[in-house]
Amino acid sequence: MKLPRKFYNQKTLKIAQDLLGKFLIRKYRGKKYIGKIVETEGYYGFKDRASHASRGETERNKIMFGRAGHAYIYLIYGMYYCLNIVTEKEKYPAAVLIRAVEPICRGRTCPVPTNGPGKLCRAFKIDKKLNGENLQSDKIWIEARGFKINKKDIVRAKRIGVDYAGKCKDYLWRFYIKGNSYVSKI
DNA sequence: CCTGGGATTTTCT
DNA sequence: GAAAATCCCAGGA
Repeated sequence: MKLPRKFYNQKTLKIAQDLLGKFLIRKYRGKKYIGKIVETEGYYGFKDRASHASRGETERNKIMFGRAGHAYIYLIYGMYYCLNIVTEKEKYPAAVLIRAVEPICRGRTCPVPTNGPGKLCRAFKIDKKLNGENLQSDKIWIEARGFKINKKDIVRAKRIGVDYAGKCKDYLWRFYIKGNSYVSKI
């Protein structure tokens, strides 16, 4: 069951936490890639210097300014894609970066490198062609499978790779499942 | 036009 | 720990 549109109509940091334990599904050329989301980060508003949106709307980041429940995908360092879930109302830039998933094959955890935002996009065949895709589509979506992560198993921490962002680098806007081996950094 | 750096990862010393 | 891979964007000449 795909998460309904209204799921994405919540505050960004709430969504970032609620996405833990949900399942990212990617269908590509007849294959289905499934991963349990184990690590996320929030990027929120005009003043978040870690966010692409802090310097205004551009051709690259315009999806972040669009409707919630869509995929924002960008190329970083010229070679890796990162997958984000757009949140908040139109014209307000915010998104949740999917930093890591636990890959599932035939109902079991399987050895696929998905412990990092660039790696999971490579493994799940996610690239710029999916930028702006509605998460109600049949190419990529997120679903719940009855899993419920216990609040005490959610760790809240500083975001990764944003040392340039002034005081924003210390915001505790990263969330991950305690003890999960696919979390990119502890 | 040129330069520098980035929401990353791998490979080297 | 440092360097390299190499696209997108901002800022300065």
